[in-house]
Amino acid sequence: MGTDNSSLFGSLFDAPPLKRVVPVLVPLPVPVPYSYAVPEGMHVEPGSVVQVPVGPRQLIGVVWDGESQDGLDPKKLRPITLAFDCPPLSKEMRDFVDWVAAYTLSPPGLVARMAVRAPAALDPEPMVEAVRYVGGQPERLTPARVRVLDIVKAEDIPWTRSGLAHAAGVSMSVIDGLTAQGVFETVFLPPPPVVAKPEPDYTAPRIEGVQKEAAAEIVASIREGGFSASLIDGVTGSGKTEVYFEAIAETLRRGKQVLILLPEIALTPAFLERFQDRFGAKPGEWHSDLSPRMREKVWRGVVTGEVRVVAGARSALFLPFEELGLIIVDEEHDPAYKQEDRVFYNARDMAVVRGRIGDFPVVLVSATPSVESQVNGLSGRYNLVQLPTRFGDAALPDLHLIDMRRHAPERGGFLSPLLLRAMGRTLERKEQSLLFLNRRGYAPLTLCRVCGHRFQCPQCSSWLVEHRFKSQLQCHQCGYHQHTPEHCPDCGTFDHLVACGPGVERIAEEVEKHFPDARTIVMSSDILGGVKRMRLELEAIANGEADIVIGTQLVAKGHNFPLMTLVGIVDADLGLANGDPRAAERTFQLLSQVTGRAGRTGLKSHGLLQTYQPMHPVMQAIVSGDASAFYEREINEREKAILPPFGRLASIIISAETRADAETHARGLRAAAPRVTGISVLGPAEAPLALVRGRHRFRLLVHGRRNSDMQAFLRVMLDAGPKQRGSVQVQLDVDPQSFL
DNA sequence: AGCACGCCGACT
DNA sequence: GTCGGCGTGCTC
Repeated sequence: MGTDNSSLFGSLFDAPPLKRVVPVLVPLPVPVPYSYAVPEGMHVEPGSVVQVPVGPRQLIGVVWDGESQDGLDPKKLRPITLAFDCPPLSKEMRDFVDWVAAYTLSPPGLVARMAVRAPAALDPEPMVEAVRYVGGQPERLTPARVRVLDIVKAEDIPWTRSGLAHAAGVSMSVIDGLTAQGVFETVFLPPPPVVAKPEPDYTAPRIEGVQKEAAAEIVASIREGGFSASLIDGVTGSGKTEVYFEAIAETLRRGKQVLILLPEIALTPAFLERFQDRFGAKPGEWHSDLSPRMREKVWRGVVTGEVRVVAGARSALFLPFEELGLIIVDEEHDPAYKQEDRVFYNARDMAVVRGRIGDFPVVLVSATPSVESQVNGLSGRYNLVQLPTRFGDAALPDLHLIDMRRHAPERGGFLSPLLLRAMGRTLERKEQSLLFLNRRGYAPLTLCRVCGHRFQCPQCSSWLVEHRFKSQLQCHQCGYHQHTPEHCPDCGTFDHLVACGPGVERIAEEVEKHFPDARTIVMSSDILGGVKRMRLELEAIANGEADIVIGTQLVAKGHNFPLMTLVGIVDADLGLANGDPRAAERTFQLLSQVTGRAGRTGLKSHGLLQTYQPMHPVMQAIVSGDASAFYEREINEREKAILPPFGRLASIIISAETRADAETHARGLRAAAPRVTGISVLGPAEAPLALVRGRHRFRLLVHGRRNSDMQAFLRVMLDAGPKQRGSVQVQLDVDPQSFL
């Protein structure tokens, strides 16, 4: 008896069961799992989702593999609070989390958290209460009761109370009354599926010729089984979607789940309907403005395997599928695949990794592949599938450059006479024009005509953009804004401000001057009324309720406007000289997308690009429709100096008071990492970034010959000391070849 | 990531 | 005299 006795004999004879200790990844920025005691009677295994105490809080964690940390007193470990009733994360998923954490230098717990982000979904959905007819008659038959009984006799299935009441046209109390009489029994049904199961052969594929061959090629790689990476490179309207739908169909036939990744902006009702037309049901959706309830249902459906296909934005990559068998990355070049906070990753590349680890195919899709993917396609690392022609009646628009040095706009204007004439003809044909200018507001720079004062953001020193509709000067970097002043703050002169350069609002003004009777609409992200209004406007445009649309990026993606037969690019050179090493690539992608908005219904369509650099490779690639020379040049450029081989590049954000400080910092980092081949600094003027507490944020581009050199460099930087760690953020931006 | 602790400026 | 700013440190 007593403690003496048990300590004397306990270890030899009647030892209390050894407290089991397991490692648990907690959602904290710590490098290792924490250790927890498993309470008696609780079952956990690697992958189990649990709730654990951390300090004063209860957090959701995941039981991990390996030994728990040593050097901790097992008796002092706190117990796991509870284990959720949901399937554990698979070994594949755990390996994926570990891989991503190691590759992106992120705390594994923060990566794991992305996989279990629907806390309320961790317990099963409650059963649904229903009634079932057991026979017999109630004591008194009323007309309402007769109607109910007719229905259940005709269809002897369990009915939900509200469903039956609705079908019979009676109130719920009628049903409850019959239940009380013993005519119905109460049964519990599993909750209804969140989405119906898509059927691979719901309708026949609408593909022919080249599309058919391409589909056959990808389907073959799926049948073969195992990992493969393919790149579908197909011009806008070439039937890329139909081709990868066949890959999805084949995966569904083989009983595996499918993930379709899309940039958030491309995840439209139109896309979901297109999927439904082919497969008879919508895919599960996963994006940032999903309701919490829906998020839980989809998450649950994904882990249990009930949801067979998910269409989602980048975060969907971390959903713990029960048996994932295919990932499609549509618009693979889109920068929205990069997450640039907390865990820095590119979902496109991590998708390839997930396929590699899970041993299933990954298909990247784009009309304008990223240079990295293009290299992987050309080198054979990825299976390159090209769709060079448009499908069906969709003709490529006829594209021409307008050399602005020869066809200058009239004084004070920005639209060339050639473009204005084309717009006039389009109006006469009662077709639509789109003018694209990737700049919000009225004018990007305002100055005082008398003293030359330039309006600059007091917080981050970039130019203030005039927004005339709102009478504001806005900083597009940090969000600072002020009412447009009437006096110059420097010399006090009244009404002497002059706007420099165009924004969409100013173009709208010019258009209204030339075409006062046309219905003109400006589409930009600062449209009042939010997403809902935006959707309505886009729909109205598609229905032909506008003649001239003037828009930023926003109109470039996703939406189809059947009557749009003229696309004018106001300043095709914009963005070419902003210091971003990917400027040419981005411009090419954006211009391709915008010009691709036209000509999708067989109407003859045109694209006119205003440029001061008609010989620039981007312009030549766009008008010739042949991008191969452009890609070749971009690849060479990266090989040479700017971004040594294909994105073995780290982009790091640091904050400093002046550019000189940032450059000194960069030199220090360079000295600490001799194997890194170059560090360049992009400051607010070239690649504007937000300002943090009186300090400007700069982006360091660090290039290395080998991925491992980059990793070593970043480790050095992270270990540089707590003073730096606070102000230095790391983003890895590396190409997928090192995955394979 | 949160949350506490701890040390110096402007105020009810 | 305090209230409160955010730098630093800790969580099994």
